Amino acid sequence: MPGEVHVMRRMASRPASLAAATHCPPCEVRPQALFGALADATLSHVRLDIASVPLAADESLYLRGETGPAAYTVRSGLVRLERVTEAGHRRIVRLAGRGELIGQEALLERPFADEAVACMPTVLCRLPRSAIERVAQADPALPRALMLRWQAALEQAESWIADISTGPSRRRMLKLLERLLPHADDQGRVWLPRRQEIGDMLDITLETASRLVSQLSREGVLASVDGRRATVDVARLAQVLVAADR
Amino acid sequence: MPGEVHVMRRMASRPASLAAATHCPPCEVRPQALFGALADATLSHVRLDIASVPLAADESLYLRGETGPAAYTVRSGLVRLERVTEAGHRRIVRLAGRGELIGQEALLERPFADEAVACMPTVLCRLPRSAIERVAQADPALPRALMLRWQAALEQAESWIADISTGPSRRRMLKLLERLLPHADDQGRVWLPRRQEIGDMLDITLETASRLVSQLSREGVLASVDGRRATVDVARLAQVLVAADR
DNA sequence: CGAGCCGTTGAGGGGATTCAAGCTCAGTGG
DNA sequence: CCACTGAGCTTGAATCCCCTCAACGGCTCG
Repeated sequence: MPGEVHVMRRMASRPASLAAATHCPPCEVRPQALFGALADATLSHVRLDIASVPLAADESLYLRGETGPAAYTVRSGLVRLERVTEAGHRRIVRLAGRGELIGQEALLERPFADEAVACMPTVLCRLPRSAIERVAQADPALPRALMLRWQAALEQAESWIADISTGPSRRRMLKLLERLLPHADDQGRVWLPRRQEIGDMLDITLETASRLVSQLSREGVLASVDGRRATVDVARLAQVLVAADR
Repeated sequence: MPGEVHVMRRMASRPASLAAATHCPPCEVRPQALFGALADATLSHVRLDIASVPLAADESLYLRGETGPAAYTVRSGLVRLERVTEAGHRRIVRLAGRGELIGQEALLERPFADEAVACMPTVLCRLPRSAIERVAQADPALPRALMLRWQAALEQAESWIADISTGPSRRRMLKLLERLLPHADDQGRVWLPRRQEIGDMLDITLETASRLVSQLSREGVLASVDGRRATVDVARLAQVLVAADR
């Protein structure tokens, strides 16, 4: 089994250093975020103590098993949700990017199911349970918005099984690239995980991950691989994907 | 990649043949089911058109991509949630047993994310969206109950990744047995899937699944394997699990 | 500049797949 | 009645993909 967890990781000194509490309306991700569907009027007359939480790369937001008083929306960056097996192997079970909600179990007063770690410098909005409840009282549309988030998370987890965890390693890698595409930066460059992280997502060893990245670079699917950034030839990706999937 | 889908499966002529509509209170699974937490008083004065849906083994309840007007609670039996890859390989992503809620996406008017198929003769309660909405109006505790279901499904999907889809095939098989244990019948016998189904759950071939079952029988982890029923030596299972997990 | 992390590549071994044969059992029809 | 069939399961042999172990280079940082 691949993926010994051997990285000693800096932890967020919880409560993480918060930027000044802000109101929601000026937020750049509001349209996609939890409160995006709600009327401005609702939000403006509800007192919200929503804080901005910055996270360094590889910094942990919360641990599996902890209970916390807040859920989070990813404002920028990328978060991985992972757990560790009894044998000490890490497995990444989901990724959450801009606009996605994580740690929703806190709203039910249940312990976090996974550890949440920033893949890169990341900023989140902290949504305390109390704030959510207050908004829910003011606007009955919130429960539905929350359920839609839950369903989205469920669908992502299930497709992680069918895409990322199924078939030969090459297919899994290609499916992972497909999934990283939407999180590309403004120059269209996707974030390439460390080889070890790729391994923890695909359940392969870091050596196999490295060989796959090299091979895909040679084939031109990946271009200008510099460190953790790369451009993906989307057409070629689709092409080799159907070939690998047969 | 394992698991060609080659079984021509009988489909439920939808709408499936329904037993007479019943009220919830006398239901044997109500305590664990969606309406279990709600007051009897609430349920008795809300008109519910909840129907009992029987399903034969390998009969499909709904297909991926379909939209439907109802979610379902498993009253007895076992349901598998599966999808098929572009290459035509099946992958089972979740199991739902007695008391569990499936097809919740219908409550949001979203298409079903997976196909739901009965593993054995199964009975479900059909919960139309309209009924859920009426109950929600009468009892404000329902949204929370629903969210708890969503969270449970999400946690099951994520642990399916970490348990069933991670590590060597032997470990996956043992984890699968662990997960079948709670669904054992009244004589403590677990349902053993077909070898092909095991393959579709663990992403291995049916031959490998067969070898694993044979090996575990020889080792005494599985006993009295007759057809699709077997007893599991729980102590020995735990024992070989820690051994395999190292 | 040495230490540690990250990535790459090679060689060898092992676990899972592939291909194949043969078995049991239920259903079917001559 | 019994061959005939097809589905499901098992087992063997050969192949291949991925893991393991190992060595090495680039890079950052103390």
